[in-house]
Amino acid sequence: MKGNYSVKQLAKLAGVSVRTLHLYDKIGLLKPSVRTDARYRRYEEKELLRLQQILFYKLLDFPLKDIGAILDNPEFELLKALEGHKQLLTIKRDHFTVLLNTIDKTVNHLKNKTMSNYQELYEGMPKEQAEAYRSEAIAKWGEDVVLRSENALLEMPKLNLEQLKADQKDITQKLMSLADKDPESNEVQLQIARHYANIRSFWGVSDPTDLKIETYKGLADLYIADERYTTVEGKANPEFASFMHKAMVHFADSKLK
Amino acid sequence: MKGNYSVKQLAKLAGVSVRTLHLYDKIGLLKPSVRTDARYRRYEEKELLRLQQILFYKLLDFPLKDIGAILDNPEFELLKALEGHKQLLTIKRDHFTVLLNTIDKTVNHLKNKTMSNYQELYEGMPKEQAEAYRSEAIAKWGEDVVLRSENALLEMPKLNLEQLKADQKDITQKLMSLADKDPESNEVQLQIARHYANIRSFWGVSDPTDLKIETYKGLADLYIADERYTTVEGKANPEFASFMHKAMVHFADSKLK
DNA sequence: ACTTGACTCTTACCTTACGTCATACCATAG
DNA sequence: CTATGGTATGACGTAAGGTAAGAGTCAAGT
Repeated sequence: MKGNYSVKQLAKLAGVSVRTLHLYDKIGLLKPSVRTDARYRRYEEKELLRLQQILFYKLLDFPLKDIGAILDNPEFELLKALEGHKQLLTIKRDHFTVLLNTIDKTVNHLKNKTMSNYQELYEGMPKEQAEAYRSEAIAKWGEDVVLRSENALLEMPKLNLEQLKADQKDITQKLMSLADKDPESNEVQLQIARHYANIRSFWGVSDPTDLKIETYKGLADLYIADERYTTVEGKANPEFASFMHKAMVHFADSKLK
Repeated sequence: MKGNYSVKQLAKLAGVSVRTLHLYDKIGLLKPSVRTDARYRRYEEKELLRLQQILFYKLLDFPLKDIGAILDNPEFELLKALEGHKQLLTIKRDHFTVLLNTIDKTVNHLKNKTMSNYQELYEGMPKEQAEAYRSEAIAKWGEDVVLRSENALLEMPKLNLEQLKADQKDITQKLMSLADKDPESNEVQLQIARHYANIRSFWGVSDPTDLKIETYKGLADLYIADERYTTVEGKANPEFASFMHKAMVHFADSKLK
């Protein structure tokens, strides 16, 4: 006889556990060709082949019972079994596809979780101050404008909003480090361009009614009129306010001409 | 409190079994809000909501343990869990796709299964007779011709071969039912045309070296010379042999002119 | 011959997420 | 008061092995 394998050898050859072979023996799916005097299992070539068949059908997710039936029966059942099993697998696969979509949606929903209240939007700001800020903004730009901006921000994916805030902080810091330079110099104007883009994002991302450059220029006045815009870490900075104003006006003018 | 459901009510509402609720209670996944004096479980609105959450994650194929962990923890773990689970599902789905392809291949392989021996090709015929038949055929047409035909048949998809055999039987029966008609009549010639096509298929399906009409005409002689060709269900039928001969010759001549 | 380590045997309990009894208690309508 | 039906608890079964326990076996080194 060709090949004479112990349980372990056969197991390693076929990539299964010894326990599995024990089980297959017990349920009659794969019996050793002989037993030694000490009841050790001995397998030969044909058992290896059968085991490979078994593993093939196991790959196809057949229950062991069916595998036994298939292997011990002529092929007629097999074709039907395969067709039936194909349908099952198709259903399962489609199910997975649905699940994946569901997960994607869920993840997006979580990531894009829109904030549920204005506190979160004005976070870090005391509540009364946030209210005052809102009122003032409405008085300045009109209620519709403020509401549009707020809604845009509220509908913005949370992660994006965090990114925007981080950008804003970074831009402000860079600009402050350039406060001794010419406001019209290229390096300052570069940061101002980022600032404009950032503000524009805050304004309402994909809205065709873009932030007009004139509006941005008008915003520059606020940097002088309202120290809140140039308050960094608690202390007002009038020189920086003046610097920002000049830089922003120059930027707007260069775009307008 | 809103809603006060018994096990059965809650079960029906959520579409699970009572046993499931018992289980969830025991493993601490979903405990009733209260127990009556008789230890009856009583659920309220928040349990219903939690149960719906549970079912959602169950849809996503999470084990109950994980679901408990997810529901009892803040969302941070959730995103990671979802991402991880998504990968698992993707792998599983791809696995199914591979399996489906494998099954398709297997089915095709089985359908196209080439027969492994000549016994199967000459099945139904006693072994010695099949041998004699082969020898005679080789003597008559040459070994190369017989081997070519045999190989063509052996490589033919098994189901096609069955179809061919069925066709052959059908054609023969129809021709026998027409044996009292004029061999050159249209209805007979129609069946003879089918017969020719069938023989040609036997000859070698997609081979450009087609069965020549002269060869088919030569085959007609066999219907007289060899009663095997017109033996139906054990009894020879010389009249039918003559009929076939005339019909085949006429068919071939009409093609040749 | 003896020990050691690797291998093997059988038996049996554990796993998941319930389904399916079995037994006994509880509630309520007629 | 009883019939009916909901409920509770406990136990067993499922698929395909994993893991462990306790004991026997084999081959090699000493």
